[in-house]
Amino acid sequence: MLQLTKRTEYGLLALVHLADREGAVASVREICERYPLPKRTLAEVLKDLQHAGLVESTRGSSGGYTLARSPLRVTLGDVVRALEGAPPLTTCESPIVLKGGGCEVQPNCPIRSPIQRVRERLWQLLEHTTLHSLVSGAPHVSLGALGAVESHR
Amino acid sequence: MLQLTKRTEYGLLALVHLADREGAVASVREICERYPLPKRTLAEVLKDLQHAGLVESTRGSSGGYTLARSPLRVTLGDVVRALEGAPPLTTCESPIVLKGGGCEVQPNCPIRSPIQRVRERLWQLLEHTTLHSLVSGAPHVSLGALGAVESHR
DNA sequence: GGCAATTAGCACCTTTTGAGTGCGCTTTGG
DNA sequence: CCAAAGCGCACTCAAAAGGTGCTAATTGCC
Ligand code: SF4
Ligand code: SF4
Repeated sequence: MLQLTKRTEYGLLALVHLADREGAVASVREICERYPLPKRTLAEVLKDLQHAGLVESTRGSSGGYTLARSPLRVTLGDVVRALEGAPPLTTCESPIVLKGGGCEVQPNCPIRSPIQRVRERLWQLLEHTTLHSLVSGAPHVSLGALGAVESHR
Repeated sequence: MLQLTKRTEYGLLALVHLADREGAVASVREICERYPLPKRTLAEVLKDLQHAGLVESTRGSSGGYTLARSPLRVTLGDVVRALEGAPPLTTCESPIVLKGGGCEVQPNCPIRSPIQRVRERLWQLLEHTTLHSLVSGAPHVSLGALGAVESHR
């Protein structure tokens, strides 16, 4: 399905919150006070984001999370990659489905390569949506990028 | 998850097959002989495509399906819409989740509107990928899309 | 007319995936 | 020492997707 998971949504909300209080640590509890999210699940998400290097954590009594990079250098793509893995789009490129030896159609699949291209475009779209463009709602997606790709053909 | 369903994949394969034999009817059996797909499921998919007006069906002994429109006028977006419904991206815009009264964060959700924009871009990406661009693998995605809109449609 | 092939419709079961929670451990400031 | 916070793992529960059974309805062909 073409839909972000709730985990990704939670992660984005958390990141936005962190972006607001620049530098200051924010605990899971604090975020949950602002947005009514399931505390534990959000904690899992933050942990994954920490693993991916998007946030830094401080443990202990007055601990919490802070952004690891500037909101300008955190993209939707980063978040999705951290929380869902790279979007496969097609089932064949999914790292999981390689169990059964992959898709049987693959040898003569007419749609594989074209869909691959669509996938790349989608990926670019995500990669060029910065966290900053989310907080400062205005300047939306920053898509000079996608235009550029088109022109060099 | 950011992934097309298998149903969509099956649908695309079927449509490509139909595009090859221009005008000639192709039965489910015939398609399954070319690609090793579960016959019954593919039948369901074709039926849905028929409902959406993407293909026309002829019943009876030598029946089957034909394309309802030129491959130039069938887009990936059409197929996805027919087989998965419009991509919600966010859980709030999903037609289903409106059961529980919607998202509780919504009143002061900082990411809703920005993600909405991303969703629109994604939708455009799908809408401007024609079936023709899939069969004649070459001219990839026809992405004047995101800037200048293509002539067809 | 009868038969075989094919689509139509609906309901059901199975598998997979995602969401959420239990529980104990570790760290750290007061 | 203690309370508050993050860490790690594994587990349950619910929803979605994938797939199948069965029974019509239609139509070409013998
Ligand atoms: S090879 Fe083709 S049919 Fe098989 S999973 Fe990839 S895109 Fe789909
Ligand atoms: S309102 Fe915001 S948090 Fe709630 S579902 Fe929509 S995007 Fe997600």
